[in-house]
Amino acid sequence: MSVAVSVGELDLRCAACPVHHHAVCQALGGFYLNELAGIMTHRHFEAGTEIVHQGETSNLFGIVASGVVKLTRLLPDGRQHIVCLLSESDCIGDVFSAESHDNAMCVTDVELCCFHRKQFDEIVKSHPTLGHHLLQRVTMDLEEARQWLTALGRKNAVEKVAMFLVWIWNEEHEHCLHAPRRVNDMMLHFPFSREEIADFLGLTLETVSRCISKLDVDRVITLVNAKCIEIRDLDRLRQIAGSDI
Amino acid sequence: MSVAVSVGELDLRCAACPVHHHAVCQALGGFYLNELAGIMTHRHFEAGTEIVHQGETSNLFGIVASGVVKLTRLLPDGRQHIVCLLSESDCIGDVFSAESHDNAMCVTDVELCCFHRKQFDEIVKSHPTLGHHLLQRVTMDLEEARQWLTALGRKNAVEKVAMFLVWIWNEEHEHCLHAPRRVNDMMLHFPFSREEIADFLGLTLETVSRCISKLDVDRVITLVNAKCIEIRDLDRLRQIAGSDI
DNA sequence: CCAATACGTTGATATAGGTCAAGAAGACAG
DNA sequence: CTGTCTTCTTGACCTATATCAACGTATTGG
Repeated sequence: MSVAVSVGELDLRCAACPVHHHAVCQALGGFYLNELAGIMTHRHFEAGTEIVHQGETSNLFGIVASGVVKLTRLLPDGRQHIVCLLSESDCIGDVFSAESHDNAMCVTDVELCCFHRKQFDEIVKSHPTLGHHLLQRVTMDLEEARQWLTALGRKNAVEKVAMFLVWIWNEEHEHCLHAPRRVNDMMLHFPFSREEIADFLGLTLETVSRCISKLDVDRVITLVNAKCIEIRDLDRLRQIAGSDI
Repeated sequence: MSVAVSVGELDLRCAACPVHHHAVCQALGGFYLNELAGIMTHRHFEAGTEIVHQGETSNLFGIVASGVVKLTRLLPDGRQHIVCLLSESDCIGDVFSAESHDNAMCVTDVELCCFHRKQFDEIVKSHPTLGHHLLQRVTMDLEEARQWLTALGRKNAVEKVAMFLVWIWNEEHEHCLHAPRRVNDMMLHFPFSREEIADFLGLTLETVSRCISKLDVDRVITLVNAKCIEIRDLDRLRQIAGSDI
């Protein structure tokens, strides 16, 4: 019926994709990846744009090809919380439910591989390896969520902020696996505003600002500018963060 | 090679199991369920007992047949947090990693169906339906974790406690699907101490106690005794909890 | 039934972090 | 280059919750 294709015949968009051998789609080789690519549409979103709206019926299942997305939840009275920060190769959307639990907003410009939820689920069902990779990813997301859960429940403001910085550092080094190693290991560039960090850590933006200043005064970090921090003492930062990250 | 067996020939322990058509094992019919049962051992744990220890290498993958288990994390300095409360049909353990992220402790006496992590994973790999059910369950766990994440990040003490009570109420009603309906819908019986509730909500036991007293004074609930609460006004309790549960 | 022990409630006080407000530092348009 | 707007920082003050402490109330074992 159908013959496996060589990598050379790979869907062009997938072949050029910076994450296709890192994201869940890595589970699928040549021909099957093309099957996935066949139901995929590539979309670009500007920073600040909303991808899906909380509570809205959405059939989007997406894989972030580049950029950063925040998943936020709004309480009835306007209080806001960021439940997850997604970057390259992370997944948006839930294969099982049509109603979106959260807002997905672009922190930076974003390239997104978009699928129809049900079509994606069909492929998951017929390709156990893909399902297994997806399971692995959701399991990791759960573990990460629980790590933040203990942080929000039991850590104080400085500990939370330190943990956030260590987390960014880890993320950048993870991505170094498939990107050229950074010139300066200890320089952290992040796209988040103080308010976004606060909404993620369950603090106010003023408190985040004060904590960063404190870490700077204590010579654990150097605040280069609002969105660039140099880590002076990673061990101490890790220790303040609570050592489990 | 092998013939499907009728339900009558089902592994006795599974046939008698109160959750086998509700837990992930529901994915497997007759013969395949027996395959799973073949690598399963049934264990009993007393209340207060530890099932697995945080950081320890454990190859346990378990399904709770009865009782309540808490997953706790200990910070280096002794602060504690409960990241998850498991009851009938919930899963303990992570198929992908041998090292346990958290302590699993029995809140009540517990009956546990135990598997070897890798053996269970083998069956998952060879039975996509099981994998799909597991994915669905982990996805639900993630959604629940994120719900508590916003609660811990953005809600105040009374809102958290109200949310906890509504959550217990929901849990009991969920279980009513496969258990006889309770005589009094509005009577909540739970096995958690004030300290456990506090460790779950990121509060102190004194604050939990005060919040419960306040809800009692405000006539939203009636405190029958330490571990039994009657809900007088579910709508108001839901509203206080933040309506999204 | 009583003593011992664990658990829960309530009050007084302390404090971390929130709130409000002003000013500084970038970012951007004209 | 200059004024406007946004974002960040810092200070002063306030409040929700933690902490400390005392007392009640179940529960258990002798």
